[in-house]
Amino acid sequence: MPRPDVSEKRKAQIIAAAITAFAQNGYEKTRMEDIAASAGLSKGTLYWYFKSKEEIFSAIQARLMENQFSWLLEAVQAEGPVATRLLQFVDRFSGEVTTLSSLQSLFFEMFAPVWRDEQMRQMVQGRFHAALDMLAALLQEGIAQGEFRADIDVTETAVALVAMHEGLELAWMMAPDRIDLPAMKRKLLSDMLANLR
Amino acid sequence: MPRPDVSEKRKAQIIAAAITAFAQNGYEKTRMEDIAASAGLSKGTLYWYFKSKEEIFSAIQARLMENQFSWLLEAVQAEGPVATRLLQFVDRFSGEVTTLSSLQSLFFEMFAPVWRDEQMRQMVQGRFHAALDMLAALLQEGIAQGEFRADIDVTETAVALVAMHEGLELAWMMAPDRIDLPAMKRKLLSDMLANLR
Amino acid sequence: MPRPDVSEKRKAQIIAAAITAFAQNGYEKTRMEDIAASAGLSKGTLYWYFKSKEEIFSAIQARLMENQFSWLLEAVQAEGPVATRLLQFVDRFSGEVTTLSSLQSLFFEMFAPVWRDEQMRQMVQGRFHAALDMLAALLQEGIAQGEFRADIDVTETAVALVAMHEGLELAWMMAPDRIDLPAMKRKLLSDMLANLR
Amino acid sequence: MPRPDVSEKRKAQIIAAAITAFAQNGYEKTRMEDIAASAGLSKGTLYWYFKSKEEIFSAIQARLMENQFSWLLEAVQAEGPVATRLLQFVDRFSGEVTTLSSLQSLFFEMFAPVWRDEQMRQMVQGRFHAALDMLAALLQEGIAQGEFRADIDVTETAVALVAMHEGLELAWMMAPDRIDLPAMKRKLLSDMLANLR
DNA sequence: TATGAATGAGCATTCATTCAT
DNA sequence: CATGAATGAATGCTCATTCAT
Repeated sequence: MPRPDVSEKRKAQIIAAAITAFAQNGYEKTRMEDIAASAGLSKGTLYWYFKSKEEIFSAIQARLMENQFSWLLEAVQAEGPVATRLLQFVDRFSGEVTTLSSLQSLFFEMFAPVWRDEQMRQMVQGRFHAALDMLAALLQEGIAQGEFRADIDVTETAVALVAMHEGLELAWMMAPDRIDLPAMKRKLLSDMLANLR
Repeated sequence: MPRPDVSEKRKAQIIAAAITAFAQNGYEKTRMEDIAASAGLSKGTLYWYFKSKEEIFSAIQARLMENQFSWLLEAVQAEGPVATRLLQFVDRFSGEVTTLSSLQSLFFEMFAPVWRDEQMRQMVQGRFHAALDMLAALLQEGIAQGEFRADIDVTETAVALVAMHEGLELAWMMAPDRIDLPAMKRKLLSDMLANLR
Repeated sequence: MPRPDVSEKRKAQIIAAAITAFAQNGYEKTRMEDIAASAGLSKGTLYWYFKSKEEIFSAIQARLMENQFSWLLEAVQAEGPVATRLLQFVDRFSGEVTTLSSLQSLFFEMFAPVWRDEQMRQMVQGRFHAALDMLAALLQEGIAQGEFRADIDVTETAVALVAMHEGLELAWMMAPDRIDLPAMKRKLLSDMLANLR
Repeated sequence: MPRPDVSEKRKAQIIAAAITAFAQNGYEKTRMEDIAASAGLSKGTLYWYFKSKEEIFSAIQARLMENQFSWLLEAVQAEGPVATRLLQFVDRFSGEVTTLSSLQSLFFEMFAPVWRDEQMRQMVQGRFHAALDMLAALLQEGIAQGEFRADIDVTETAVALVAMHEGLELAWMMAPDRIDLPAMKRKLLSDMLANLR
């Protein structure tokens, strides 16, 4: 009698534990032992589901990116005014990611190694390009629908929107008690979008 | 006959070597041996001038921040239209920091530990607050001089300017071949400043 | 099927190896590598069972003291004339400790650190006090049984007996080929006990 | 003009500093730097007067032994009853060595390495043999003078006296607040000498 | 599947010693 | 004589990974 496959459950369990652990102490300082303890499993079991510490790390990266990417995709595929859809994406991002303050430190942790590994960099940069392209297409759609002026440079605007979005996240980390992130994001991005009309 | 004090020279020599080494392989992967070799010194000598690997790291952090802060200070203390002075700061930043591509990977490296050490975080956040305040004061000066509209929220605008500035740096790392950083920074920040008139 | 617990076996194995190694080269000159090799284990395994080199050292100390203390306890709890029981303790000590010539050099090694660490000193001195008390009680028992004169100072006598015992060990280390330790101990302590009658 | 030779002064200065340092932290834990600082000199200067750390250690050993040996010699060469002279030696030893409580820990420190270095051991054991011989001769003199019984075994008695002497030192270290060392030494050794009459 | 004992490469740090000044 | 910067060998300890059970 085949036992029920706990594979996916276990992997999720490990990844959740690893996120907590990495966020707390950083990738290097986190020991497999810590992850195992946090997951309520043994070290050996970790190796049954993941080949190495790095593979766990990669899995986390992938999962986080997947999320953000799918949110953007939803915005693209939704109906209604482009500006509204963009602001919905932004709100969702604020709601699900930023709140998880444990993820802040992971943000830096995540990208440090990326910049040294060519393969990882390719992947991340590829994703970013795709996101920029989707954003530009969305803006183009706005122009086509008469929502935005026709003379705007969609690529440049896409970069500007992303930059403000990411930059606010960064600024908020630096001064969390001085910046109301969701509100300010909404405000500043709304202003930018308003300037496109 | 007292020998000339090589203390400062050696410290600078070590810090330079450490920047190179850390940027190449990250803090954790870099061995004291590597730094020593890169500095043309022996491991022991590193410890003559710095108490530990971490102290070298902190010295780098301090030095880099010092630079950025002093650039902002120059902009504040300079003469002429506020907008011009701000753009000069931005150009200078672009010119001296971004070019050092070795520093990109260090950027993430630098901030990851900050978010875990309360003392470090306090310090960095303190700096950031100070920078925001200086920027807000500068904008206020612009208002007083009739350069900007009187109804702008200087604090919010300061945050927006910083966010765009940092966000563009980040976006550029993600897509260096798609973004002409100095040009785009100039363009977007000019636009933002223009909106203040 | 739970594997048999090898914990105690391993610890004993490590302690035995450490005694050999420490006795040969002293605490400081002995590397964990040496102990590991001598135990037929890897360095890592040493750390699985002991937290540090010093903990291994402490375990040895504790074990040796435990032995001596239990021998004395046996003498106290035994039946028969007090003098006989004391001489039996002495013989046993001679038989089991002195023979282990490897322990001689450890003797000094053992006590040097004790005199610098307040906690260790407290512990060792506590043990010594307890031993003196047991000895004094034993002598008192001898008086009660009419074996010894009633006017002897049991505390002072206990100190004298211990001093002669330890002093002979020391003298023997200094001139092993000139002193037949077991014989001389027996002779001199017998004389001392005889003087108590 | 030749400067006055400070050689001996410096050596004494260094040895004094080293005794303090070694007694405090033990031979291994004491760094040349510590000795230098304690002597108010620089590390380099230490090496001008001593070839190595070990040579400083040996110099201390030699000096301490020299003292004890010369005290015994004085007792041998003095006039008057043997018992009196012996007790004088004992008092002197108590007065000058024991009081220096800093030397207690050095006692163990001193002998630990001795037992591993064949040459050192030969030297120390040779000294001890010589001391035993001198003591035996002294006892013989006592017999010749009719002070002691003629049937005593002078060698055995010499060993016994030394053992009690050293043993009391040891016991005192173990229970300093329970043993009045000078008094007890005097008392117990007087008793032993009395038994020789 | 799950465990945890065992391994050993890897690394920060210390410190005796040297030697140019 | 005296200094202290420079050296580099030496070593305790950590931790990712393996594998017998």
